Amino acid sequence: MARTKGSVGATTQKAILDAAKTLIVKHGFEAMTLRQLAAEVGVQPASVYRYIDSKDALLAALMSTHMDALICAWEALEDKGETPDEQLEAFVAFHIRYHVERREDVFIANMELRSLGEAARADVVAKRRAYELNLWRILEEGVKTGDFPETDLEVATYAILAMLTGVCFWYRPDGRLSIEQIIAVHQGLVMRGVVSGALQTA
Amino acid sequence: MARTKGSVGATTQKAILDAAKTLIVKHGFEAMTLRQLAAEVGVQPASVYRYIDSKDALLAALMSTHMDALICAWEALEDKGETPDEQLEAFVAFHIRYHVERREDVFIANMELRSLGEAARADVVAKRRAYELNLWRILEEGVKTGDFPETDLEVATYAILAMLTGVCFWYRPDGRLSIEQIIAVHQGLVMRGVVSGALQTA
DNA sequence: CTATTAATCAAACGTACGTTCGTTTAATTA
DNA sequence: TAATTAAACGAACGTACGTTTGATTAATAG
Repeated sequence: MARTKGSVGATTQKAILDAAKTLIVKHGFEAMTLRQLAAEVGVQPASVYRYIDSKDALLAALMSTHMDALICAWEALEDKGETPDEQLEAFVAFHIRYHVERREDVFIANMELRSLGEAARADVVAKRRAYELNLWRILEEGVKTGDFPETDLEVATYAILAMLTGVCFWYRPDGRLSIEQIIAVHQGLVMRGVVSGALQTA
Repeated sequence: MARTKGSVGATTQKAILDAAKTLIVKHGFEAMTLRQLAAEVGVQPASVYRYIDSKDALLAALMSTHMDALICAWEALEDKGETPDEQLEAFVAFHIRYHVERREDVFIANMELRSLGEAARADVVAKRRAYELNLWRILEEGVKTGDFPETDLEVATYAILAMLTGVCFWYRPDGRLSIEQIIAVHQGLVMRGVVSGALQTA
């Protein structure tokens, strides 16, 4: 056999990327085999090489594409708010909404930095840093204007991001709360804090 | 060759578990090979089977042991605080301090649930739930006494845990801040919130 | 309706996998 | 010192790995 009836390159390409994400989440990148991937797509192992240069390049493409899309999605967001308060609320909503719909990409981006080559890793790390800066700058401005209390900006940035991204690890589409409700709870936690009245500094 | 001079079972056992943790973090459990593990310990692959029943059993033992130790460490903590405020501060400090010193175990516990068999997975999930309940109950009491504002207890529990555990992913022993400083910042974020004065509900 | 290009195949390369087996040497006990 | 136990060994099992090669068929263009 050779070329199959109805085969289309773009379709196979997308099927390969989708199957790869699922297999990487389930087994880890190193443990995923191209034979599994080919079987999932319904194709012979050799055929996968029409669409990827190597297993390593596949991972690099997946992660880099994810980071690019994330950064672009934030830039494309229309209402990013005016005041620091509004901006922070907008960021919380955007981050949860975007990540919860792409849990496979988020899982891979968080787990498989270890499997990237040096150049690809540097690329992804730089893009992650660029995205983090969006939140960092919001906090910085809020502290500057006095809207937010003094705190360590780096730690606060990481802490808020970890909290928001964490939703991906327990969210289920058929769960008790809708995404909008989950966003509201997190906005409350970030904006008011868990203990709004306790231990005021000023 | 056979038994080597100076070989002691307990020593080899510990070396195997330590090397396994490092290799799992670096490659993922499925991708870690027993041949790598044996080489790291300085022993033949067959020798590893004096200390483990199978590769799967090794992972189950690592994860279950970690969860047991975590639960026991919290139970053994002397000063858990009296008021909800004190209890929450104590939990934040304990959680960060304990996890930051065991980053390999934390990474494995968060990543490799997927590689556990059904029984072992249920065991670890139950223990994780038991640990989470410690924080959940503190928040519940604080809301009941009016010390904490109303919020969804489940989401708040997960959100705080994600934020605290997240420290493991960027903490470096030679970093800018000490563990005690990092704890203080997180206590501030959890207790006062990022924006203490904004959007007060009551 | 032929020529070309796109999409896939089958087969093979050397290498490595988890695990079992029976053997061999070191340390401990009697 | 002799018997026993603890701790390791080397070799092998069938299976699967990432990747390359050249052939083969389907769709498209002239």
